[in-house]
Amino acid sequence: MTPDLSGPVEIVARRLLGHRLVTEFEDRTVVVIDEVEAYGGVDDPASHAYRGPTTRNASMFGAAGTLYVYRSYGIHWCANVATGLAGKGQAVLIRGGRVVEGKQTVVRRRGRTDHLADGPGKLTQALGITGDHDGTSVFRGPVRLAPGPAPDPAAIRTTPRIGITREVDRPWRFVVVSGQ
DNA sequence: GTCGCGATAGTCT
DNA sequence: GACTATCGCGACA
Repeated sequence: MTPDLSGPVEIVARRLLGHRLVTEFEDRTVVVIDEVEAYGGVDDPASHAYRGPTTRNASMFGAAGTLYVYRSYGIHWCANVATGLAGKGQAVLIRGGRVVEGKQTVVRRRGRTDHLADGPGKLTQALGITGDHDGTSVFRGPVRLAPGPAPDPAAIRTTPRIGITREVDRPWRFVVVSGQ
């Protein structure tokens, strides 16, 4: 079973909620995705792909399922999954999730026992994702995307994207408000 | 719980 | 030379 990454990027983003992101480096670590954002191509001023392909964003223009990892604020890594047709530059930013396997390993990587993966930089650290994994396939590579139970649609909130300065009103952030 | 702020370095103008 | 698709901490409440 492979994830379905076809269709408009904002639809794919919402669909990825409940999917799992898996790495198996020192230990198997698994996160259930509960926060994502959609980024478009040359028609989305907030997207890294807006000005066309560059060395950094090349993976965004890859085939659906290509992992795009970039450094944020010079410090953190952020992970995206390219969607749609190659050349479009569309991708879904994986912003957050909850750890369901390998928690002990994640705690060691994060250096703390709370807030393990509730942010894009924290999530990559939790799973051990770095720029080395940029351009790999989430179907066959070291960082895997696997389908999981879809969340209750009533628990999904749609909001504007976080931390951007352009196109700030486009409602392309999707969050699962689980439990609380 | 919220708010403000500094760190930090690659990428692009 | 400016600008980030962020985080953790400390100060308050």
